[in-house]
Amino acid sequence: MRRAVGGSSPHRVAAGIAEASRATLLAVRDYDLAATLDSGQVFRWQAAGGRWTGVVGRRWVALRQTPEGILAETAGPGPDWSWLEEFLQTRVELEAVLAAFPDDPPMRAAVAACRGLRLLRQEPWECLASFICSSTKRITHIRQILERLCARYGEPVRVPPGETAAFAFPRATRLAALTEADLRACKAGFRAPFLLAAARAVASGELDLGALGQRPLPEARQRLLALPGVGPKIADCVLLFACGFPTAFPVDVWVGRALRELYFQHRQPQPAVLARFAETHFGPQAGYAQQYLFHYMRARRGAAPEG
DNA sequence: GGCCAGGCTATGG
DNA sequence: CCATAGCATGGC
Repeated sequence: MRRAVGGSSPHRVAAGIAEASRATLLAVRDYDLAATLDSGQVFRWQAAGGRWTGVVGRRWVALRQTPEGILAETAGPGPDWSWLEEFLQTRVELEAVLAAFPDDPPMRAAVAACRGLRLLRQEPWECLASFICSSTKRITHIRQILERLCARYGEPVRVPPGETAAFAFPRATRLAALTEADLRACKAGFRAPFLLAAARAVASGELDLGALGQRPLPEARQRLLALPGVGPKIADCVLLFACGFPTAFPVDVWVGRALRELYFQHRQPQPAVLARFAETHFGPQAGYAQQYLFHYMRARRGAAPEG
């Protein structure tokens, strides 16, 4: 699946490239890296010079799409890339996922619009905190809030020489020690008390995010909904993007619009009807289907790639 | 300046 | 149960 590129090559070392830098090729097909990293699942990735840079956990990484797969470079020790395969979900066979979608015109159109779009597997706390900050915000604004949070309260991570500084997402314990005013200073607005409450619930152990994935979906959802400022949409984002529940189906303004326009002829079904439809129509890969609908609608409306 | 953004809570029918 | 104002903030 994977082979080392450079890293131990004497030529690279002799060329003065950082001895600490490491690279690999993740051989994967059907993977649209740009669409995936810019699809509103994650908010901190930056495109420049034909590559994407970001932080996964406590590791800086640069990714480049090539015909053979995804070329990755990071800083720091270790030939282990399982953390990146986990984040990118490169072992997932997209073919099987797409085959599980309902075979109807809207889904065919959505897949045709962006085959290769993938679901990532995020760290739960970062995902929860990010989506608490997302309500009634555009993606560009969400980025701004999170960048401030990370620059102020995240720990610096090791980057290769010449790269700009990068920060890990702040730990829950760090944010839990702040005040609401600190978070408002990061432009979190009315989301500040919600973010603080979530940080304290996680830091205190009252909410064990790592254990959610082992619970039945309804129970995991209830535990998230118990947090102030976390409703069905944010809960489902965490369940789908971080906890590994493939049927979680976040309905935001875009997906709600998609369902009404594509499946209800622009009518306004009762919320319960819409929710029932979302739960039953899309099958065992409903969450993936949702992501394709989201991307399809945004692209159709001419949304700017950056948000 | 009005409108809207990967929503949620509180309040009123 | 359903509908709607209000909430901070910023870009168009």
